[in-house]
Amino acid sequence: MAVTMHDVAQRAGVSIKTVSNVVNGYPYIRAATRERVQAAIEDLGYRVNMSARNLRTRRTGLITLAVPELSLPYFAELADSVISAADEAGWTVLIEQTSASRERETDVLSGRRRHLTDGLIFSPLALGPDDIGLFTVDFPIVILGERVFGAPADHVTMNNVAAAKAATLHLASLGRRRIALIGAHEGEQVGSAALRTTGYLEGLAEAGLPHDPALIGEAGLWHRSTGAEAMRRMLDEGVEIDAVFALNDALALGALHALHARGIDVPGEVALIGFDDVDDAKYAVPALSSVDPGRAQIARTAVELLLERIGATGDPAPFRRVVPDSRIIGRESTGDVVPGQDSRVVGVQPGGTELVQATGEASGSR
Amino acid sequence: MAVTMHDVAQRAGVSIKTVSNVVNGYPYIRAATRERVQAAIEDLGYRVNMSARNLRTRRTGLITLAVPELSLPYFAELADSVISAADEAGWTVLIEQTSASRERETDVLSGRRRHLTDGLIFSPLALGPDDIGLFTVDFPIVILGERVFGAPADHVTMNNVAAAKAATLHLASLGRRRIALIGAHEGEQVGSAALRTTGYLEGLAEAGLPHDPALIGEAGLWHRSTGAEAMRRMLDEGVEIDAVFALNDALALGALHALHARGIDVPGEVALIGFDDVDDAKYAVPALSSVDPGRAQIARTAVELLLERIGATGDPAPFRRVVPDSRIIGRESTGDVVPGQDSRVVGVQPGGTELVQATGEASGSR
DNA sequence: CGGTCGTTCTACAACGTTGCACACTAGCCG
DNA sequence: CGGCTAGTGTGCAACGTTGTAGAACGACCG
Repeated sequence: MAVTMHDVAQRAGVSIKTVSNVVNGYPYIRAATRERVQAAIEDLGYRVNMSARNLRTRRTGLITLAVPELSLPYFAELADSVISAADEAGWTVLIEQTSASRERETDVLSGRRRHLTDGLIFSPLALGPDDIGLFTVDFPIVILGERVFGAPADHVTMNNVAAAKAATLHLASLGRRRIALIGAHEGEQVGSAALRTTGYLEGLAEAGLPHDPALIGEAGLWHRSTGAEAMRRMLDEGVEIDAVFALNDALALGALHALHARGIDVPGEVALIGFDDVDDAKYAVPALSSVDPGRAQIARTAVELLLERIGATGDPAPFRRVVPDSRIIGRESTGDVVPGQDSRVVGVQPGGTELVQATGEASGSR
Repeated sequence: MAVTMHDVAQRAGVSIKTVSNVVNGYPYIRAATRERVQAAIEDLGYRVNMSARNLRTRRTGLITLAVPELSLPYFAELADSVISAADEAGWTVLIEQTSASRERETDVLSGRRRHLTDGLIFSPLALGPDDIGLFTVDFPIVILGERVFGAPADHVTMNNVAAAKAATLHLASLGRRRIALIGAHEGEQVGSAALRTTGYLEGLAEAGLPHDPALIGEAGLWHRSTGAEAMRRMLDEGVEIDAVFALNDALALGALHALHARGIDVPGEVALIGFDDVDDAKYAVPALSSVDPGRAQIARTAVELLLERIGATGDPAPFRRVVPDSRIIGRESTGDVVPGQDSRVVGVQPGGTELVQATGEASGSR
């Protein structure tokens, strides 16, 4: 049915192995032979059978990207960047949606698709530090985000604490004194929520502002709807505020919606800043200030680290923890630009790379 | 290295083939044997080697979804829906980003990943009716969108003309007389732009409104930025308008941004409606009215049609063209709801299925 | 002139799985 | 009691590719 190397070999009058050598760019082939083979390939419309090659080479050329949901713009843009980065290196990405469910996240590590790809870039949302054991698998993993430290894997993360602190300080520098936070996870020890909240508290302290628990708005899932709800709740309770730091842009856009519904002017009465700097932020009304955590760099780095591991032979290199630079992007919602102007970088937090012991303990200071 | 069926067979004291039979749910196996095999699988942590299975069965269990860009919310949400639908049926989706480039769209049909998946769901943006020839390939395709009719493939599309007409009439029913259109592609004969523009013109005619070319705003790419530009251009030219029909939501959100920047009240001075009903629309300020083209149903239908074709043997069934129901969703930007209220369905356009001759001609009326 | 080296091509045996054909048992029917 | 069927399990031969080893040839060196 389908054309195989055998057919090509026959037509070109060479052995199967020579066709294979041509296809794989083996150098010791006479130009004339190579041309004959290539012509035969053209004529017959031959394509390599990936399944056979994969079986033989024990490689699939696929990597998995596991994210909670593509309909969340942050993850959609992340996926876009990861796919592009992988593509440049000749690799193909398979996306797995976990819906932030424990079961599906566990499946990603051990499920049926496990043998389909050569490596995994994983952004967990349900698994936590107690699940580190699950990460001991026989294929390379790069972990994104802040939930699972100490796993035997490379890690690409964000400048959460520093960036959140900078965002809070930025609001304070605008003269705001009652800075609300939206998106907190009460009692959580790990994860973006905890880290960004820490940064917020550090920022308040440094600005000499008191910490008022009434200013902390919970929101389990970081969706627009929960952001709007949290904002509404706070307004209903009559909490006095003049600024909001939303822990991601979806929350911020939801909060913006709620503020608008109450007729509260942004940034006049309340300044607002989000986190992630998704494409939406730029086109919100008013344009949303945000923290750019270096998404493109995260994607590129994650792919690089993963491919490096996949290609590595022998002695396992120490695991790395990479943090890209982050930036505070000022737009209309904090009054940093006038309507019509685009944006202004009002702060940069430098990132870096640190090595982690094989045991999982960080060697750097933190 | 990795555990194979051979290891499992040895441990369970059965033949390799019996292990295979257990794994594949072959019924004629004694319960005791099945349990022994399953225990061995557990113990050894055995996983089927997909490459070997794929080679042997000539199936990969993968389908490709080719879209322009995941960072466009419409396609991100579409991908989400397609992945979920495929997952329910036990299939895995591989996403290919074409960036709307001719070369990459051609690659999708004939490139190196062609042998990696069993079928393709393809949303072309660069290829057109002249490229129908490229679609004659030896694997099943389901085409999404409006660019390529008549190709030898199933087709899932939208109620473009009827829905655009309904959207225009809705604006007219609100008393608007100067209804602008944003996102036109001048001279284009096929594609969503042309169809939706046709619907717009039909709507104007039915409402008894004159057609003023100054009200037509061009926008090549349907991004937020181009929507904002087109809107700005129109405002700069001093065109008088009291409503805008944007050909998709990204354009609408961009236009909204431009209107806001000029201090123009929506919906007070200008009513605005988009197309696609992406999640963003709901949380825009003001919440954006839109046309819901039935995205979830499109995704589900596309996967169903594709898997049906993949599973089909022998005589090729006639190709189908499926159009889901579409709905006009009224929100704040057309004043259909008061701030705080969610949305209101202000119109439904029924879809349907028609069969297409093998030659590619539609058998239904159109 | 024998030996060594670089170049060009090939034969063979896997990779791990499943389709096919078949062996064997037990029960049942006529 | 012979033959049939349903139930249960096995052996063999692919699927299409590539890694390994090596054959054949000429050039070059000492």
